[in-house]
Amino acid sequence: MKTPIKSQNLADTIFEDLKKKILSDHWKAGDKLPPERDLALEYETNRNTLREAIRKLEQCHLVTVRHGSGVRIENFRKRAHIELIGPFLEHASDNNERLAMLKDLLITRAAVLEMIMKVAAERAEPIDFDRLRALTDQQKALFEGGHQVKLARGDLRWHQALVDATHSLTTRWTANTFLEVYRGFILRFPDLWILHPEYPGFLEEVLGALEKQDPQEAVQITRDYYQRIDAKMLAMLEGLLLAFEGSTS
Amino acid sequence: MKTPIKSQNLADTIFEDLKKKILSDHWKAGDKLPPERDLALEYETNRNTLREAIRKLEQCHLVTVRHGSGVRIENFRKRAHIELIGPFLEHASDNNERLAMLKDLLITRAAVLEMIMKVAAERAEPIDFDRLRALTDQQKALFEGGHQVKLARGDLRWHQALVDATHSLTTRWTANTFLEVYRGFILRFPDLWILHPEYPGFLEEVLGALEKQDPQEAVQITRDYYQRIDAKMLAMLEGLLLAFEGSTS
DNA sequence: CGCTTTAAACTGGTTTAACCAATGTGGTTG
DNA sequence: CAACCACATTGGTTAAACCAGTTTAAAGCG
Repeated sequence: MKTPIKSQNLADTIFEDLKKKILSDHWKAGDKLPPERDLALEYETNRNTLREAIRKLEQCHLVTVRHGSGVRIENFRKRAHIELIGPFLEHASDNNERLAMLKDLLITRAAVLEMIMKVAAERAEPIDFDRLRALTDQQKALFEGGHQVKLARGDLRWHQALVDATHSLTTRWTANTFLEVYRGFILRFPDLWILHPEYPGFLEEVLGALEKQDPQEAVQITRDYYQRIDAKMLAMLEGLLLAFEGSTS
Repeated sequence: MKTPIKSQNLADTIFEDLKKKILSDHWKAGDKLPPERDLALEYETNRNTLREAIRKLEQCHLVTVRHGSGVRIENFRKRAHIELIGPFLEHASDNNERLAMLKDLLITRAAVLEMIMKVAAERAEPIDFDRLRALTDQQKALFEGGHQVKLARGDLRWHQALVDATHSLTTRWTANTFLEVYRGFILRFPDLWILHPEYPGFLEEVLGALEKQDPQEAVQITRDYYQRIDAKMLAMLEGLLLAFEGSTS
């Protein structure tokens, strides 16, 4: 992968690098990281800056720090949390593992989206419909024109509007986690974000169900749509893996 | 809340305290945190240690650090991710907001659990059934004896075994995020973790569906069970809020 | 007067160099 | 052999600078 997007300062750069090394199995679970003093030398910096990086690793359950003992690599395959899905997809060394994660991510995505759709249908207010209507129309127009990048960004906004329509912190925060992975994809591979011909129809249908405040129908439409396109999505993602392959290491 | 469980070192303690202050709206979104030098004085420490705490805040999207400008409080209500649900439930100053989040968390929990149940039914292997069978029997025995604390821990292990049965990193990492919130509850309020009389029957039924490798039935049993008990769970959670109320601030 | 420029103050980023405290190791001792 | 102890290792904390962006306000200019 290239363009880590963030990483301005040294500590962040080191954090990203160590995260990459851990997620790509540069060390085994239980291995000790080199002492802070050595790592600082290795990264040509000082202990304080390096420690800031280690604190971030600790924060996302990638290492465990023990005073007097050292910094140990966590078994992230068991202990990691959902927010590491994106970084792992980016840095994993085993492509089969990556593909499996991607496949299950589609399943999880669909489940969460159905839940959000249901809540949105129950709680959406007129202003939410207006926003979704505007974005739906915009997406349909962009789809005709075939503007991949704008479509991708628009789809992000559409989902954001859907989440806003739930008027729920829980669903918003849950969605944020998944949308970050999604955003990572479309920003890195805007050309590979290929839409199914059913896309505009789906938006229109599901918006209709939302406007009728019919949660059952909204969920059913969503489930049907994603069941139909996930197979194609998966094939596309296998293509994505080649791009990952080419840019990693 | 008491017993933050972790927090050994100063940086962690400061991190937890600042996190609490932010999540309890001690500052508004967009406000500037005091300069590092001032904060260090306030916490009677030095800039380096304090910066480690700030790095952790940055890592979980609670603040944005800009070189030369300062540290700004993020609008976590819009930007936070799922892993902040636990801390927010713990520290939120508005009880209505907390209850709304809790309510939607039940909905989300059920949706994710249904998804996991489906995948587990499709992929579980004999060894997974053995483990679930053993834990189910253990839970049934504990239920008869009314051992609240052991039941709670056993339920955590049961869910962990279920997740393991999916043989999926995606579902495991997703579940870890939710299970951490769950674990926080039962560890803080072991006595309030009240089980519905249907609990043993549910375990038995759903295990039967899993063993038949019948995803549809497993999902249906799960959905029915949680729809039935979520109302009672919500009432219980309102009771929990009193405990939160008493221990917060 | 109002705009631009510029210098100073402010704030985070980085570095250095100690010393404290928990842990682990290996040798000594009973 | 086991218990103990001294030392090396490693993370935790502190202090005091200096560097590098940002902001502010004064100074200068048109």
